[in-house]
Amino acid sequence: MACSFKLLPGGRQIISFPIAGDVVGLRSVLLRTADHSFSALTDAVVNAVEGPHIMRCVTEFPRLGAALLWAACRDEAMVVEHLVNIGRRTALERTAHFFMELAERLHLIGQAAETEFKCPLTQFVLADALGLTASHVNRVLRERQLLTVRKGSVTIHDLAALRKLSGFQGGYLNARE
Amino acid sequence: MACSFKLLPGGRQIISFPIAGDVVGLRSVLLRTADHSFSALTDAVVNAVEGPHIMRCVTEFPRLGAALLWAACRDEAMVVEHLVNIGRRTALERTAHFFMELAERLHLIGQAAETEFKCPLTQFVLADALGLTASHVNRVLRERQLLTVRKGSVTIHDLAALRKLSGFQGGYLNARE
DNA sequence: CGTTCGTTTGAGAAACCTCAAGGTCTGTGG
DNA sequence: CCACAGACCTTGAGGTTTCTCAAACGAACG
Repeated sequence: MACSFKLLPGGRQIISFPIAGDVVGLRSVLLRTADHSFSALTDAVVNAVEGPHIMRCVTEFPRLGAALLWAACRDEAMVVEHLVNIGRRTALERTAHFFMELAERLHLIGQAAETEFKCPLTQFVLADALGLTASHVNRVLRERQLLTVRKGSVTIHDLAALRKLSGFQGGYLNARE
Repeated sequence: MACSFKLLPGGRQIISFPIAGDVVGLRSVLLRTADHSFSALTDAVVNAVEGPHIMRCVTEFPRLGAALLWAACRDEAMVVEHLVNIGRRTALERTAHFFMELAERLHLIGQAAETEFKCPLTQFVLADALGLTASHVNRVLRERQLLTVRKGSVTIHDLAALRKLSGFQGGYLNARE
């Protein structure tokens, strides 16, 4: 597990949390910019692909291009959801939605049970992702005890409440084909 | 000019403002979801392309696929910037950044002068985009008189101040090649 | 000339932040 | 085994930003 983020004078904003199997940094290659950074949260195996190499793949192997295009769209959909989350949801709903999405994504790659999964998030990292401060994340997490983040794993105590609170619609995550 | 948005119980969040030449709805086609909506802000000419048609284009005309991939990445970069904007900037910086980006985009398609351009944004629309309320947008706009939004056009009064305030880095917008 | 849409302004409330202190856990070196 | 340091969590008090609700105002339009 890793995270991608942008650094600003006022702090950093975490954009996304790439997990096993995710494509990372495609934007930087195609746009030839380096306006964001990555940081690993666990040990990670990264498979590097050269920039020009990618472009050749896309033009020579169209189906690979289509797959990349699909991956890019899925990525964008996640960022959009993240945007909506920060823009229009309260701290509580926001946190709930974040964990619903993360749980679903980890579940899709077989790394999460229904109500529990491993992930090394601290409240500081959560704050940077959710556009909040660590103290406030803390208060939100304890206010209702919907879930616990401890020792590198998350336990959901009331899945139904969490789902209702977050308004989570995970349609954008699946490769339905 | 148009806008894409998501509807939530607590209001709507505007995701982006497509302008002339932009590809729109690619995500919906590839992901087979319809989790957001579009709304035109001016008269608009829209060129419809069937979903399956697109997939054929990508696989049969690889260079077209590459172009679409590039467009998707640029789109994502804009959403990311929007996310950072809402997550980590104050209302004032946020507003400044929004207008810097919009001006730059319109400039790239020849529809904006240095300090003035046409666009039909109301304070309600701005609020929905910036994750604020209309009243607050109003107060922010008048607090310092950095720019005026009136009768369908925007006039920037102090470009230098606006640029400094926003921390705008437009590298992700250009097709540098 | 009234209606509608958008802007402007105010007062009070809520959400969230800042700063600061103390607590708990875990690994590490003695 | 113990003491300690570092990372993280928890809690409090007070402040700021932003929201909510409400009302008045102006301009475009039929």
